[in-house]
Amino acid sequence: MTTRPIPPRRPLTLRDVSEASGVSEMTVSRVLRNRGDVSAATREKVLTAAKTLGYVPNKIAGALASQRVNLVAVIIPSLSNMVFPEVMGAISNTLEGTGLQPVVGVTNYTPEREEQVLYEMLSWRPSGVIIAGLEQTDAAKAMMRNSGIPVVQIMDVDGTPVDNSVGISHRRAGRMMAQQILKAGYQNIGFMGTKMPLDHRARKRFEGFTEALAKGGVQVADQEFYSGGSALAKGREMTATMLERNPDLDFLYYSNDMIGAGGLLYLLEQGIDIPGQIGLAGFNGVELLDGLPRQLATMDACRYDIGVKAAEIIQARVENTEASPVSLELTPKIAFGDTLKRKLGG
Amino acid sequence: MTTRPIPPRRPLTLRDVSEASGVSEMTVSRVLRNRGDVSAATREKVLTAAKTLGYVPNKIAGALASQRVNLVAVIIPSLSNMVFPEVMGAISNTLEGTGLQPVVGVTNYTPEREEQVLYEMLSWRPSGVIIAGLEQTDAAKAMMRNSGIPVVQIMDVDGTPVDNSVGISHRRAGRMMAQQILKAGYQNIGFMGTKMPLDHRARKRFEGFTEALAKGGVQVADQEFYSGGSALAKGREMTATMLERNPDLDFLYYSNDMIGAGGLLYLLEQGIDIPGQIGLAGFNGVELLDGLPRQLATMDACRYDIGVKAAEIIQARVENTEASPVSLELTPKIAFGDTLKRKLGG
DNA sequence: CTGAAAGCGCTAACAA
DNA sequence: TTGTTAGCGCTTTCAG
Repeated sequence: MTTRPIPPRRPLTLRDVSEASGVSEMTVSRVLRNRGDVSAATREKVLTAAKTLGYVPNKIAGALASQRVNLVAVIIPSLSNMVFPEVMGAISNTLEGTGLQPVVGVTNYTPEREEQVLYEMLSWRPSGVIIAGLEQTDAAKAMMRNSGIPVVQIMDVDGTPVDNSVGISHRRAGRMMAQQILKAGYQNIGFMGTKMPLDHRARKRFEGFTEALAKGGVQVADQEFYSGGSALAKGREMTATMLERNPDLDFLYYSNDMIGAGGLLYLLEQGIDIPGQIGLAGFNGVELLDGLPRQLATMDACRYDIGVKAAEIIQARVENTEASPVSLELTPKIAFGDTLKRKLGG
Repeated sequence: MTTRPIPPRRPLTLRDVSEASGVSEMTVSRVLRNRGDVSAATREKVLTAAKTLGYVPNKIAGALASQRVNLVAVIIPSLSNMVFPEVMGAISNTLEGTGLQPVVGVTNYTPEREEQVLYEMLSWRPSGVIIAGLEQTDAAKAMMRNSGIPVVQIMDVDGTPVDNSVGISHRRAGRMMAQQILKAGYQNIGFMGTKMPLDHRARKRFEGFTEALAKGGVQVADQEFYSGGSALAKGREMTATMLERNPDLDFLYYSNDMIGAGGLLYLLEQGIDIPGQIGLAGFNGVELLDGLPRQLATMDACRYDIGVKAAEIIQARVENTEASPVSLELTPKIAFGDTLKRKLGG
């Protein structure tokens, strides 16, 4: 029969392990952290005691005493847009083995919530902050500046970072896509996207897009916005609506791949010739696209690389506080897929 | 011209606010936490000082002193399966306004990682733990039992919980689907799923499924497993492979909706009559399905309700430590969609 | 309504 | 290699 230790009302402390093992608290602490030289015998005693007692160190006390917290705050707008979990994954992988640990905070695309979340996270005194976008409130920016810890603003470079930044230029991304569309000969272009004034990156892409079209003497012929619901379904609906209203459109630019996929499925069902009669493009390069009947033209937002770089910057800055700020612009690549005619020189 | 405070090398403390406002640290603390009675005048002074200095409280010190941490550890296998972010969302929403805050940990479906993550999170002395599944290592279960905090194991009820549990019976879910398939008259059934021995819920669904088929005198005629890559694409590929190998299958059961959707798209392209010639079903009720050409039959896993209930249990237990453990089984509902023939009495 | 003292559980720094 | 001492920045408790 095994003795099952009764769950202690009071969580165990170093002192308990110290008493159980007959070793000083300090030495117990050293063993548990693999710090300093401890004889094999003592180490053994301590480890056994800690394990049988079921001791779990109190990081709160540890952090307070050592003035060190191995956490990196990662602040993103949402978890339901797969883009952000992907960046998180990249950050996690990169941080693995560095002793740093990411902790997520979600803002739901609102500046107030973002400020709160930031405040909340900073109050835990993390080692660094990785935050999506360059558009925080003044108060939030001040908090980041005053925190004394490295900050990386990610996913966007169109603006001035507080400290470090890694991302792509969404304005440029919009321009690039517009140029390819014009080069392919499309002239009658519709746009569909989310009804989210606070999604600055989507806004910048659209701005770059219209700007480059204008340079080619073309204006967006129609546009439509949605919010909530299944993006795939919305893509369908909006596409149907728009084509009904505007049957001679020859290109549809979607602000994300999910609605683009919805549009693609719809048009295929209608027997429309893609990309001959109508061309299509989305944005993001989501994995899902691989399984569609046709490859949707899209643009990779370098999400994985952004996560990796951001984590590397934090790590470097934690190790060397004096290093100077880094601003890194990555370059998105167009994937033509099967829905955008490719012209030579593209 | 505005004076911009130079970022302090040393983070600000209560003492700084105390000195700047000429009020004792204790009273400053009271103001900042809205605790106890403080005169409006003092309150004002403190708030102003704190704001102009840009003071951010140190929760580490606060937590150590008060022995209270308002964090709830949420431990899930992955962020890339949308099921988990959804549960997280439900937990977040429910916890909002209770003073509790969720913190995510991701295990990548491995027990070792799960144990580490749990240990790491418990070392921050959270107020509660919400963890996916009932199958943790013995060490992990011991940690949870000994932690002295409320624990809710979610998403599965086929087994014995450490403390509280909320979820569905995946075994039953598998059985239910099998029964409907048999009732609809299908006899030649193929199964496709992930190659993940550690996804216990998928395993249990499969077990329930085969068991109920067996009761109807039917065996799974063929099966295929995948890992990695785009689930939609894998669903296509596996479906093609399986039908080539086994052309007279009349039903395909997919362990998740994403591969089911891939299969559906493939079969539609092949011009196969669904659900006449071949019936299909997936699992989870993902939002994506709304945008497909046909509604895939599926089963809702009650993810949102599970998150809500789990959060409520934690909250109740934090307020009343003496409450007895709760075990809650929710009942998933079948959505027949367009890919599973519906018979009367179903 | 306000303040002073004590200590949360751990680790840095030093001493033996 | 091990132990002792003195806090880390806050809150609890108790006294004014």
